[in-house]
Amino acid sequence: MPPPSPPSAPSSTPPAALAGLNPRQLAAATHRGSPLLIVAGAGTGKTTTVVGRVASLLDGGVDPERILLLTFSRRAAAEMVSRVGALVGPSARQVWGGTFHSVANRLLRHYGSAAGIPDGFTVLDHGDSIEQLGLIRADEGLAQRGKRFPRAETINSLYSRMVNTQRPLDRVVEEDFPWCAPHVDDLRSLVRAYTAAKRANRVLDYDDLLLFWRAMTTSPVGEALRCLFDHILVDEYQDTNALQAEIVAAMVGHDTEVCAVGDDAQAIYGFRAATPANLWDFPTTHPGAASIVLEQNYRSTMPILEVANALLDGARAPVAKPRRLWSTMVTGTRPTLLCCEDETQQSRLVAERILDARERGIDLRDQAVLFRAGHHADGLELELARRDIPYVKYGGLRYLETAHVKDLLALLRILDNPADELAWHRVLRSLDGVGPATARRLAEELRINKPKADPLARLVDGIGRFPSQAAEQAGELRAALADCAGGRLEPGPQIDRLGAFCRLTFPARYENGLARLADVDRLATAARGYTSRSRFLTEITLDPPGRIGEVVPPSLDDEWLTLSTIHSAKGCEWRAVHLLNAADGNIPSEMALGKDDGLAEELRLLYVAVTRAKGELTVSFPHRFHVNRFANDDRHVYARLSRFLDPLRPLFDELVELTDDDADRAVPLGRVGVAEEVDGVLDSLLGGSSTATATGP
DNA sequence: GCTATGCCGTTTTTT
DNA sequence: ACGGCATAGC
Repeated sequence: MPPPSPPSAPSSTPPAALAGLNPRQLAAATHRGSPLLIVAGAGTGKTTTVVGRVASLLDGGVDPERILLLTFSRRAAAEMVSRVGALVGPSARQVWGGTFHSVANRLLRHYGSAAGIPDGFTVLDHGDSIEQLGLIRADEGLAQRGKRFPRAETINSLYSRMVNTQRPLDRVVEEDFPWCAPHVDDLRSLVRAYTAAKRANRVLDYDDLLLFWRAMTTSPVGEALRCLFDHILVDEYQDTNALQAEIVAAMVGHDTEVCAVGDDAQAIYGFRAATPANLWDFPTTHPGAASIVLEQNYRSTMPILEVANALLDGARAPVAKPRRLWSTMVTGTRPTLLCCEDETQQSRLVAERILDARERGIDLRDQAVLFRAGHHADGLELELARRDIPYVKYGGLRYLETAHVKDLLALLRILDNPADELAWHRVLRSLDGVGPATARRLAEELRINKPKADPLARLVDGIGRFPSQAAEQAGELRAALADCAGGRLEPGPQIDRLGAFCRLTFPARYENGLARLADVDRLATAARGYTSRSRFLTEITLDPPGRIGEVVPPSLDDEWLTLSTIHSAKGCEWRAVHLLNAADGNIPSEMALGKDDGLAEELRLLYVAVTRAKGELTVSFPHRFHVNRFANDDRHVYARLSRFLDPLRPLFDELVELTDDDADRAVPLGRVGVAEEVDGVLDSLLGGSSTATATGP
């Protein structure tokens, strides 16, 4: 531990931002003159420390525009900037803040053209990338011949892994996608074609944003980039990947000070190629780095931290430095383990506990229900609706990924970037009688993607032979695009105008077309306040308005419960946390077991979940799971408590709502014994047996 | 070449 | 249960 250096510009009165910091936090906030690694355990005031550091930098005279704050989500950046703002005033708003992807986007738009990157590019979201790959996959005739060629989705994750881990394709295939090995040559050419298509269409996908950023650092503008910032702070460093770590290193110039903050015990984004090795290697990558460890927890009571500490004790893959969280809040409610009969009962009991906590003075706003996967809350959502408990759900199907919203966005995208072939195809195919082949012919006629062509103008001028049944739609399309082109309408009104076209296509295209039209209005509302269409498009791609529920608050009161995946809950805290489905097979997820570090990451996920709770923690698991959540039958398997929590039972108060009969049959979920499977089938055949229908509606 | 039909996997997590 | 995707008919 290095001695804390004094602030670089000491003033007689220390900045207010540093007033409440403990000695280690203060040291972290005021350290200068070398790279700095802050290892901040859960709830140890990491945000306060980072905010203090930024405030102290500003106080010491650093130009806010020369501070880069890389955070995991744009929300986190906004929160930090606003907290700094409260301490040092509005200049804080000039700090560069955002995710790696959003900062990449900004830098590429500013400096990209000097490095040979087309300006006015469009950002492809996840779904777009898959669609583009799917098109190429079909074009190259790889899908046929019955030879089980990897699906577009698989190819995308393979490619993404290659980029983000910076390993060659051969190795990625061999190590992470062995079943694709027979196709490795086809995959290589397919990825090349994908890259070429993106260039031709002037689009960048998520991975490109990072790739191009790094490429810029070694281009003629590289030195200019390194001169942009005096200080780079990277939050959640344990969740960065190899490419991102390279970018950070490449952005550090002669006079740049870099500071990384993270907690390897909370590394939960391995599936996105993140690795806590970045944190461990920081002192090597950045020679002379100081490190500071924060261990005093200000969030939770000791009974909760004991669970957290015990979880790490059992970790197979040890964290870099063994450490224990401690808190001065020694007493508190012991965590509760809620053993339920089945999912229905779990929903009911959890809802009751939520209401009970509210009776005891814990507002809904101070409570959250956390789960491994978005659909785990389905049953609870029904129960909450039945009881009129308002909630907001973070997780599940994303609004922007619904087909009809993409239809609408495609219209905006061709206005924004007429070279965007994918968007054109989507728009053309939304007309009656236009399938892949006709869309392709129309694309030819409009000269999409041909040099010096202006497909938009050609369309508006009446070029393009549409099928007769699409005549009216085509007319409306031309009129709507004509009205929206140019700068006469702002993005919001443009969407309203395009909605008139959607009114002609949605009803035929979608079962519930009318309901989907409501989303046009929602998007128009979201666009209000933007003056630039391109900015609106980019921002919602890089920072999606999240999930469906997030777009419109559930009720008029500002009192609601939070439902969230554990991943989305990172960085948040609540007085009472209810963790659902802590059954073996869910946490750890059955799918994680085969992978390197898979089990360890699942344990860290559980660690993240329990450390969100300040005062009350309820962990529940249902003993009976449905075998197939898609089927509406009573087939089920018997689950047992997560292997991570089972040894920790003495730390919990147990509420058991099971029959002994059920308890005896518990096996790990996912390793269903034949007997249990048969048992479940028999139950459903017999119907109305005591086991299969123990809990009625 | 478009659309209706049938099969298969699907949902773990997100920029 | 549903959607994506491949095959068969109009």
